[in-house]
Formats: sequence, structure tokens, C-alpha cells
Amino acid sequence: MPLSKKNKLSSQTVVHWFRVDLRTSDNAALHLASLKAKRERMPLIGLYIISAKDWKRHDASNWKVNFILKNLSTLKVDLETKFSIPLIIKVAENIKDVYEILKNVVEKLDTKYLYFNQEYEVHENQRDEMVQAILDSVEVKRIHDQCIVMPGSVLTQEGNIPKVFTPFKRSWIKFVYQSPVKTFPSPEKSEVELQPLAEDYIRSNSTIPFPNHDNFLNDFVLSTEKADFFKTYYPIGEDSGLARLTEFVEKKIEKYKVTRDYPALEGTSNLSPYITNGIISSRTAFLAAFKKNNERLESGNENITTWISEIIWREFYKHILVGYPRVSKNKPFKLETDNIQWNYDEKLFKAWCDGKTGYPFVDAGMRELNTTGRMHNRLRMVVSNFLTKDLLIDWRLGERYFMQNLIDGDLSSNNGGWQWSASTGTDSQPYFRLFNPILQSKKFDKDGVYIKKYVKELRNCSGSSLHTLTAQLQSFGYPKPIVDHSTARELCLTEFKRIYNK
DNA sequence: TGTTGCTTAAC
DNA sequence: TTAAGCAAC
Repeated sequence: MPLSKKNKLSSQTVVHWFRVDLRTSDNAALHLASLKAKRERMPLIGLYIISAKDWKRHDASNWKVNFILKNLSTLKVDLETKFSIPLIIKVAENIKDVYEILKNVVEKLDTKYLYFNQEYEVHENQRDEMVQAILDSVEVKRIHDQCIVMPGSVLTQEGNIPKVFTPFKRSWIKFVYQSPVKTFPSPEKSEVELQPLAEDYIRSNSTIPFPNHDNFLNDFVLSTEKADFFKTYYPIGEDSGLARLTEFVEKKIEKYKVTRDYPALEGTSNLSPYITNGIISSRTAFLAAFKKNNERLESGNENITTWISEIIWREFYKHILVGYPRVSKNKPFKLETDNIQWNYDEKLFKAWCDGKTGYPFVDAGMRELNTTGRMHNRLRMVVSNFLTKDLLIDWRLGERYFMQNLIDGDLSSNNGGWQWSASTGTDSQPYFRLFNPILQSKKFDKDGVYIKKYVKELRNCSGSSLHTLTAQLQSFGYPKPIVDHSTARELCLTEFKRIYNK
């Protein structure tokens, strides 16, 4: 028997809206929501809103969407079995539907408190401000969680967000020593009974859709080949992410500085899909390394501090996004670099996308991306440099292509990385960022192990020939170089000199 | 988280 | 002829 004929329930609830935080451990807003629910003797309910149009708008890749949805289903089970927290799944057909959905949810569940972790991108921020404005009967709690140090905490003496990495890093380290980083405990097991109507509502909104050719997620279907790779390479769930972290810290981090640049060695952590999509928290990742280094940031093991530096780069670019939002509005950080006459040649761009530039190291990187949804960090620098400097193609095209194909695509890091390569970003002169793609492969893939893994037609080519661009490579069916590096280099330097009147 | 070109030294 | 060191871009 229902308690009442009205839709409204007598018992109020706390809702945690999951977004880019698909985990139960070290989740700031979820933890606080759980405390609130306990104190107020209310049930805690989880919510996730699927918005395919938002994914499209932000160029989310098939890999990323599948990764999110699979992790969502593991999260749902974890929440229910370990913490007695139900998870409601809603689908927003249009971007604006999110407001109606939230109104509906808070009404059906008689929600008193709505918690979520803050997102720093411009659209997401606007949405969240709107949510706070329209849900006037609800206490909306927007919590900082996404990075270790809240954007705006690290400032120059003049009160600005530092524009250069090294001073930022120094201040960041000082801040972390002064305010030690702590993880947030997992939520309490919910003891409060749900009202029958709420239970009905939850039960009828609990299906997670997966991409298939006949549903609204058909744009995100992975080919059979990719789906197979996905299963072995991206294990699902926060336990898998945490296990990957533990293994890295135990076995690899103390060699990180010496191995990370050689893609054939797989010396990197491969944690970015988990951190970017919120499957594990950056705090937890940082603390594991920090403890391994006996809580030191500037001394101890250089391999560990180098890895921690990479986490600080992530923090840096989040700060830049918040402090200088133009970078997410199609504008370069250095505005004057918009005077560069970028090339928009479609054939050249397509050759780059397809990994058919005729430069084996570049092509290996692009083919790794196209077949696996990831790319080794060294190659990200090499291919982005090749597109923006050798081809002089607009960095925004490359940035977009990366987002559309990476499993770990993150607006701030991706944008920061691309602008770093294109010399339109936060620091340094163009000539500091001009790579020689042949020299890079000689240095970092001497025996061609990485190249041969992805550029299959060159698998019988001798190691040293891979680093020359002789006609021999074409005899294997490999494309001719689409550009001459030293000519391209001169053209690029000339163009940068032109805009700086030098 | 770079490259080139020049100088000098050592075969 | 090659390697190492260093300034300049």
C-alpha cells in the first residue's frame, strides 16, 4: 500500500549527482553527502544523467563513452551492495533537459540536499550555476574535488594565477606542505529505509543503456576489434584503477624518469583513463607516490618526483582553464599567436590523422591512437609538434582530433598540451618546441620496436633504416614523406618571426 | 620534456 | 671522422 496518493514522499532525501567522479572512495561530495544523510537520518541516493548530446558537443570519443558507461554499471553494483546506496540513471535527450530531469528527481524523491563535485569547464560551470538557481527548494552543495589543490589557491604575489609552470609548481608544493592532502573516506552504509514510492521511482529509472546500432548511443559503438582491445586493456571499476596505481607505484615508479620516454618500454602509469574519468581520484594517486617518496616533493627519488610533476602539470592546466577561460573558447593563451597563418590543407591533415605522413615515428603514434584510444606521452609531443610545426596546421584541429579519439581526453590537459606544442600556450619561444621527428625516433625508439608494432608494413625493415627517409621505406608499401622537415622547420620559424616582427 | 651549427679535441 | 660542449635560434 502506498503511503500517500500524492507523488510527494513524506521522508526527505539526500542526492549525490555523479558526473566525472564514478567512484565511491576519495570522493569529496559523496563523502559529505553521506555525512549529511547520516546526521539528518535521510536516505542517500545516487544519480547519473546520460547526455549523449553533451558528449558529442565535447567531442567525447567512443572509447571514453564506453569506458564511462561500463564503469557506471560497476559503480552501480558497488554502491548498492557495499553501501546500500541506490543509483538512478536518467537520460537527457537534449542538453537543456538536464534541468527538467533534476526538478523531476528532487520532486519524486523529496530531496532536501543535492551534492555534486564541481566541474571547471565553462559550459559545465554555467549549467551548475543554473541548477543552483532553479532548484530553490533544495540546498545545492557544489564541492571542490577534481584536483588536489583548488584552482585559485595557488596565486602569484599580485594575486593572479601563475602563467608559467615552474613558479606554479613551486607555489603548489609550498601550498601542499602547508595544507596536507587528505583523502575522503568512503560513504557510510545507508541504514535509512526508502519510502515505497521512492523505491518504485528508483526501480523504474535504473537501466544503463549501452551503445548499439539501434539506440540513441549509436554514434559511440566500438568496432568488434576495438571492443576486444578495450576488454583486455581497460579493466573496469575503481578497484581495477586502484590496482593499476598500486602496481605502478610498487614496480615502475622508481624507474619512471629513465623509462618514460621510450614508448616500447611502457614505463608510464597508464592511469589517465581512470583519473580523467574520475574512476580514481588524483589525490589518491598523488598520495600513493608521495608516501612512496617518504612524503617528500623536492628531494628523495627523482623518478617519483618526476611522476608527481606530471600530476602537477594536470593541476597547472586546470588552474589555467579557470584563470584564463579563453583557452576553452577556441582562443590561444597567447592571443598574438592567432595572427599565425595556419594551414588548413585537408589532404595533409588527413594524412596526419591516418598515420600516413611518411615519418615512421609520427605515423606509429597516430596509428596507436586510432587503434587503441591511447597514445604514449612521448608520441603526443611528437605528433602534435609535427602537425603544428612541420605542417603548420592549426593546433585546434589536432586538439579536436585527440578529443575525438582518446579514452583519456580531458579539456584542460589536452588543450594545455596542444598549446604547449604549438607555442601558443603558457610559456616559451617557438624554437624551444621544434622537434625533429627523425631525431626523436633515433633517440626514443632506436630499434624501432614501437614503430613496428603500429606501422605493420615496416615490420621487416631493418631498425636503422626506420630512421632514414630513403626510398627503401616505400618498397615496403610505406608512404613517401608528405613534407621535408628542414624546409618545413624554416617556414615555421619564419612565420613565428613574422608575427613577432623579428 | 628541443635542434642546429660551430668549435675543439680525440682518434 | 666522430664526439662532446656550448651558444644561438
